[in-house]
Amino acid sequence: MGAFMEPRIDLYLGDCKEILSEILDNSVDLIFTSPPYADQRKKTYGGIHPDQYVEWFLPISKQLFRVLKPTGTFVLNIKEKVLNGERHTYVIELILTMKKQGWLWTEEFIWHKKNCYPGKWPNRFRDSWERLLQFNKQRRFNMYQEEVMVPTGDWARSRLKNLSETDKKRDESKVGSGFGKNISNWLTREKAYPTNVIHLATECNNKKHSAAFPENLPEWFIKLFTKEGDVVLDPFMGSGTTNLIAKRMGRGTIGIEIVPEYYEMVRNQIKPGQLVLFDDKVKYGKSQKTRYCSVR
Amino acid sequence: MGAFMEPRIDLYLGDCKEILSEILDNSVDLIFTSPPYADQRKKTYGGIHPDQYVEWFLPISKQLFRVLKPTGTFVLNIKEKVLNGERHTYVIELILTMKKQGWLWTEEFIWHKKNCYPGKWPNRFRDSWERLLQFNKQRRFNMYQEEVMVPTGDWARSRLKNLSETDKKRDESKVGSGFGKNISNWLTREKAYPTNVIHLATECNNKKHSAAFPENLPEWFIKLFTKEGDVVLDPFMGSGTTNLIAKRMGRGTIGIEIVPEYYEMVRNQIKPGQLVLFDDKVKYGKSQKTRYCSVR
DNA sequence: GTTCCGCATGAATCGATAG
DNA sequence: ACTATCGATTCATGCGGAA
Repeated sequence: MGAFMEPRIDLYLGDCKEILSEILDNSVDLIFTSPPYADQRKKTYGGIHPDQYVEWFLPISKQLFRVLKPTGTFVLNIKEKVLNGERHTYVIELILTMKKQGWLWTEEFIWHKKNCYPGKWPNRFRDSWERLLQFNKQRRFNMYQEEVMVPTGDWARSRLKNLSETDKKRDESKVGSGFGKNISNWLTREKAYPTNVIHLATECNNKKHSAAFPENLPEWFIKLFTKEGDVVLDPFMGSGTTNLIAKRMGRGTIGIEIVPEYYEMVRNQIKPGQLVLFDDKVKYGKSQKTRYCSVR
Repeated sequence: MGAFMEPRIDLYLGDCKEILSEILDNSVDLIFTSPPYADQRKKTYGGIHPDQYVEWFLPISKQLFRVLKPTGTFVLNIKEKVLNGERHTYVIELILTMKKQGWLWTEEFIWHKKNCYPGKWPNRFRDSWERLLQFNKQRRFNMYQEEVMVPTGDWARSRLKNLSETDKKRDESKVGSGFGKNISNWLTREKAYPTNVIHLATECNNKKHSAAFPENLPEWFIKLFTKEGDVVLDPFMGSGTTNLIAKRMGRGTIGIEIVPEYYEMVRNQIKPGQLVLFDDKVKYGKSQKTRYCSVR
């Protein structure tokens, strides 16, 4: 054992509203999460009615405010659903209410989903975007803009866009066969800062679990708002995309998941050999057991 | 004079809050406008402070509600500015307040500006999108979706050759309760409906006006929400892009502009030969003169 | 080994029908 | 009247097997 320490990996099974209280003040650099949308995922999460969504989320965002470092960032992936022919207002109400909690609403990124859900209706088109709301505790926060710069020139951009993720990986694994090197050449040549619109397709192929977002999405924000060794929290872990990416990128990560099956799945997937399973512990007079996994 | 009548073109010089009261109830099919952004364009509009924006806009939106036909649509192009490192909340507050006026918030389109304003800041990227808020008076409104269809993506080529078993099965559920020939319709389809993300570059032809949008933007919404002979209103006419496009597309149009230079510019540009200049008339006990142009 | 092509499936929404 | 359920509608993408 040297002086170098692997970043922490802490996975919790339970309701994040309660689990979060176990996490220290000012200990997280980035919160990236996609909470269950209103009335969605009823089978697994029970479904929150749009009219009660703000009330439901507020105690959680309060805890998130506490655990986030002053220089940290909270990125919330969310989109309001249609109810009675109208966009519901719970998301914009949430913004207003979170501001009263002390959050600064720094920015709103747009995630443009190129392959959105199909369908046709007489009064609206397909919904192909979601909000990525950026909140902070302070006006000054950590941001590493150079890490997400993109190649300039349409030829490079379209070229990269046409390569599927799989193709990129394949080509990078091939030694000296061109693509890997070429890509890095493009990157070093002329780079531009991105904008607040992110174009990504949803990965609808994972059969085992429906990942809420593609890997590129958390990866982009982890690059932008953290450096190696920083800690990334996802209080609605789900299939663990955020945590797996964070680990791969040398960041520490904390994940909380209420559904045992998802929790177990991520636990098995995330460096199984190094996991240390702590004893179950009963929480503060509540009957719910908290299972807790940690890697150091 | 034959039975055919040219669509009306009515241009007003003055404050739209007052001018609007001259326009009849339920007489407009589409309102498309880009009001002066808060605290922006101070030179031309005097600048409304973000904190007073909602209060300033509300009497106007009330009038707009009155003049809009029940089947009509109001599209509001707007984006909140950054104040003290935060996105200001006047836009989302405006949505909530307009709902109390009776407006339905049907949809939020995203206008992705491909070539957005350059610049670099330590805490944010370039802003490359704006909101296009769709409001209606009723759940049922006129929408001509076929007018804005786009060519299908390349994926269709392979798809056309052979329909997957799953898609056949999905369609058969429909076949069971109705007619099955829709499958063949689907196969020959060459166009698809768009989504609620609109990609347009910000090419501003009218450089004299400070915040003109590209012609494609009003054109798209005029196609979508009106047919020939319908009436399009822009209460913040500016350089008159919306009105010029509406006229070109065979729609009637009403424009209101408070800055005389802009008003004159549009007046000279819009079929100057046919313009009839009415006498100046003093409005309802107010000292402000209203100049009014009309073509029939 | 590379390209091509079949295939499953998405944070959906509306209107009609049923309780 | 008001809510719950169900069928119908539709497009782009990555994966995996085939050529």
